[in-house]
Amino acid sequence: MAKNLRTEIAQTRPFASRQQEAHLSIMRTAAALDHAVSEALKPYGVTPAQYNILRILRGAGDEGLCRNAVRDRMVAKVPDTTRMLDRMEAAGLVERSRDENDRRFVTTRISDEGLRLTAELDEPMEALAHKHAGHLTKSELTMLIDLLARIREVL
Amino acid sequence: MAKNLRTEIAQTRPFASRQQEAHLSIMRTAAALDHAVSEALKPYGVTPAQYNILRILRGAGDEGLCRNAVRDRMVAKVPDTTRMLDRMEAAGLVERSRDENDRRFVTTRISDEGLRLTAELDEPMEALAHKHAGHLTKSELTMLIDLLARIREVL
DNA sequence: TGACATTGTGTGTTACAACACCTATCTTCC
DNA sequence: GGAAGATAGGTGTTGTAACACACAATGTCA
Repeated sequence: MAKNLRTEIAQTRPFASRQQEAHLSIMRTAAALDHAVSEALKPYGVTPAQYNILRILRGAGDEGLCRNAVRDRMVAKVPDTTRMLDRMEAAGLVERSRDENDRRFVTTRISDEGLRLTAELDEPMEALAHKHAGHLTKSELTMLIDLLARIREVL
Repeated sequence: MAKNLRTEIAQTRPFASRQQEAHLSIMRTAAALDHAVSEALKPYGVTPAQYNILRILRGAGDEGLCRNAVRDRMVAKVPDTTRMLDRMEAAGLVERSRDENDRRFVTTRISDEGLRLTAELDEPMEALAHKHAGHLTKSELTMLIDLLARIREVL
């Protein structure tokens, strides 16, 4: 049975509203998931944000994406994507080249090493998702996804 | 109608599984909520983590809590709670005193100024939660809260 | 064409977070 | 009563994030 969040976080004060309880519920679950992913990625030397970028760039393919396009696609928008990509370039995970048509753009592409690492991570990450949500039925997952999408609609 | 997360984050690659879609859904919603809260708190000079601590300490009352108890109750556990409390003490939001019975403990309590600020924030924060989740029915909120709790169970 | 806004990117500075390590106090058990 | 371990807290260092600002390339319009 689902634990009561109020006892779980040992807060004596009751929630002001069910909306706030939902809000906290989301934040708390996300923090726990992020921690789990962070731990799983640690042996591979990448952070959740870097893994996010790798998947974005893999999805973009050979054409790559410019810095702001990467930033806009990230789960958690970091305002300092430049230096984040700097570090990933230094780690050999991505490659950058200035667009010859419009020299303002710097296109970032995933490198072979980045592709290899991302592929290596596919299975453990899928296993993790299964571990965390595998005990929910298909319709429960659909409902969860839909409810969260409806919250994002007004954000 | 709920937007499709795949198009929303402009990722061409489909989700490997519904579990991963749920996972990303949670992370993305939490990031957006955190951003909204962060913006709402900015005029008051506190971060979401500091607000979290203020509510924890208000809930604890006059007895206060020791550092590790505060950390364990936080939504996102920061390993550096000491310096976070240092800053809040410097800002006059909390007070600290060493326990006379067991001198290892340093009890932290919310200050009058902290109480005042937290009370001032109650209304806007409740309004924010309503804005984000107010369009969901009571049973939808309950379902969302329960589903998230079931995910946290295995974390 | 030349001033000016727009768009994309990078940098400098300050504050914060993460990690490992260290100190102080208390408990236990011989 | 004294060593060993457990518990609570703090510090030093390194890396990272946030914020404002500056720079470079392009587009716009008098």
